[in-house]
Amino acid sequence: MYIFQGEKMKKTLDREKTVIKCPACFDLALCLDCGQAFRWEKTENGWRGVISGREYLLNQNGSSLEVSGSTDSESIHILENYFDFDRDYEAILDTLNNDKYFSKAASEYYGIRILRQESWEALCSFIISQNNNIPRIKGIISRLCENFGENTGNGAYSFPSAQRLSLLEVSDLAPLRSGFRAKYIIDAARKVSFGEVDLKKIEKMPIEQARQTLMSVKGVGPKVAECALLYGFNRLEAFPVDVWVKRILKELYPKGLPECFSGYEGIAQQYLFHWRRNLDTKE
DNA sequence: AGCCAGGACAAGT
DNA sequence: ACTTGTCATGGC
Repeated sequence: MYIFQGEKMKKTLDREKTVIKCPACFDLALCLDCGQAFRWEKTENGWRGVISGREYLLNQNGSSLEVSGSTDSESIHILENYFDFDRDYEAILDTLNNDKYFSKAASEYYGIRILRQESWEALCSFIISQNNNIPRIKGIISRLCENFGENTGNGAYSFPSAQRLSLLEVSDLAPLRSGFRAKYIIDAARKVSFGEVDLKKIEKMPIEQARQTLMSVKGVGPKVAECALLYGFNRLEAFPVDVWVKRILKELYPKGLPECFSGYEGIAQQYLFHWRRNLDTKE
């Protein structure tokens, strides 16, 4: 987790505060803590995190999003894009709600949006996620950033670039305690850094070709590729199937997904994932 | 203490 | 084309 430097940092983050108007269907805490991003930390002053090397401290107050830390216009633009504020989730949920199970999940967890995370961070994070649990995933990623990211100046760290990680050896990642995943992280960093896997090109590829390209990375199978596409490339039709979603499919949709999910399977997946996971685990 | 985790891979059918 | 054992680590 982040290391804070007391009052000095607090003043830096509080110096300027900007308020953004939120769209309908936006719950900050749910967005940041529903299993799609692993790096946001809830503190007594709000949700703290880093996007594109910029540090943010966020608080939601009804339809207002209070932002401190990075508050220049470019940083605000980055934040609005991160939350995909321009997308009309009300309209999408109207359609998805035709399914009764989704409707139930959305009634309990209204306000989840699919974040537009940076593609490299999403890919790398979900490589780490495989056969792993969320608390430990967060710890490994936190150590990855502390060891190889850049300090924002306040004790928070950026997500290390593929270029930076490509220069390391597997043994350099020992402090992460990521187990067998270390070699996958290095392979991904090298393929991305050397352009063998071109993330910019993947953005424009047909989804099936994008899947195949991502899976050319060691340690990236169907599930991790699907997560990268959904969370890192905003492919809302991507549908990651983990053990929880597998249970959902078996218990609720033995004959397949309903037609009303078409095009937004990933959003449906996120609501159902979070809902199903919280039936067994209490936060 | 033992099972499980936002899986992938290789080896074996 | 399907099944099974293995892989590190640690949360619960």
